[in-house]
Amino acid sequence: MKKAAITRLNILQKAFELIYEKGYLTTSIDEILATTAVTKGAFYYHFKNKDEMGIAIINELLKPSFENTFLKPLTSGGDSIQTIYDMMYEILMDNEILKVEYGCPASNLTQEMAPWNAEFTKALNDLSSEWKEAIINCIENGKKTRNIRSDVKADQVAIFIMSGYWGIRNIGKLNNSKSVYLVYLKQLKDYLESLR
Amino acid sequence: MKKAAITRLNILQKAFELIYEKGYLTTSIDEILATTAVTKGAFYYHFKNKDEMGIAIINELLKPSFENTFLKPLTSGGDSIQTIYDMMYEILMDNEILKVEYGCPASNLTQEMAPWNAEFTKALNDLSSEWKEAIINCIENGKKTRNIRSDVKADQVAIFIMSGYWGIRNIGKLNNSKSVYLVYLKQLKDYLESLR
DNA sequence: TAAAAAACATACTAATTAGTATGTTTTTTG
DNA sequence: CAAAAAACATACTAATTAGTATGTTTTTTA
Repeated sequence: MKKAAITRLNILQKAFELIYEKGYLTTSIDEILATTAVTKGAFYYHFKNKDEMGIAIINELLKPSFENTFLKPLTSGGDSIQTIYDMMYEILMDNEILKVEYGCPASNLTQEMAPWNAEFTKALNDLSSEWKEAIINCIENGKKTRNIRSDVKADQVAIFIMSGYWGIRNIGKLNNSKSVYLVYLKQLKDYLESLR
Repeated sequence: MKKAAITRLNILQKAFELIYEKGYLTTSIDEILATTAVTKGAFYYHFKNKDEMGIAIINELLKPSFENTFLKPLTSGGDSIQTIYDMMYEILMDNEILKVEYGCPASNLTQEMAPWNAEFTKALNDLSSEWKEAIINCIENGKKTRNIRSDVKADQVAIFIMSGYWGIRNIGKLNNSKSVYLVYLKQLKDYLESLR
């Protein structure tokens, strides 16, 4: 990788960590510069302004990592009910980047930025749509292989599952403990089984 | 009401509106003063600092309104499944204070303030706990009247329902449309019926 | 009704903020 | 290797922030 690309990636990564921990609007550029040992001149060479950096974090960092952990597991084949449950278990319990006390990065940004910048909302909506489509596909697959009832409305279930995920992230943040994740996962399992 | 109490309530109400729309940390005291026509001297007479006002908003405004719309409907008696569904429908579709584009005030504050002030988290956790208990009671009632299966784990279901609510608020914010609420409610209905 | 306390008003401060102006250094290219 | 472009560095600005210092006015109380 070229040196300039390293600088840019370094800014994005450190900025993401700070933003994930304490929010976008309350993470100052000076703070990002301090933890990266990058100067302001370099920062504004790579990004027109703070929001451009924010969008870059979503598209260049969040998106690829999201596709790996949220989407890829859904294409494994096998039993659809189990596949969806496993994906959720991995995301909530095993993922090393996502921390219960910080919630979901995409959810945090949605909450915080919706009133301020429509570009953020649009970029985050893309992620959300991708996930929804992947869940729908997985369910439709399950219907084909007779693991899921044919009368199940895939899009309806997809939205229900996604809302559960985002909500439990919020409850986790409130309780600062993964134990609510386990309670949620148990009920998710029961719910998913009711779709067979 | 005494005049001083009116001033205080006025600050809390206008501050709540601004905070609900654009966040706590990004709502400045000067902005609150501008929309209330209250001066800084008056503000700091009533509140030691900004955070004390924030906590007062939760305890003196959010809590009572929350108890009316989230808790009271759950004690109506009648069919528990229907009672829970009706509460959720009312909150999402009919409530005049809660707006789809702004999300849930309690959820917003949880997301935003968890990294900054544990007092906020504690106060919000109290609301969350109250709701959870009310849902659990409602389910246990349903079990007694044979409307809900005896093997249903009330606390598990309560957390599952709450997470769904918080999540769909987030998705609503992302889509800026109540239509996802209706999709969610349909699936919630199916899910609740599976508990009979 | 006069003294005391409560309630409010104004002008300030020190810190922090995103962003800019104007440089210098490093890398690439012909 | 020299010119040009890319990449970075430093010092600044104007606006905004929470909070304070020091008052005045209004209300309550003895």
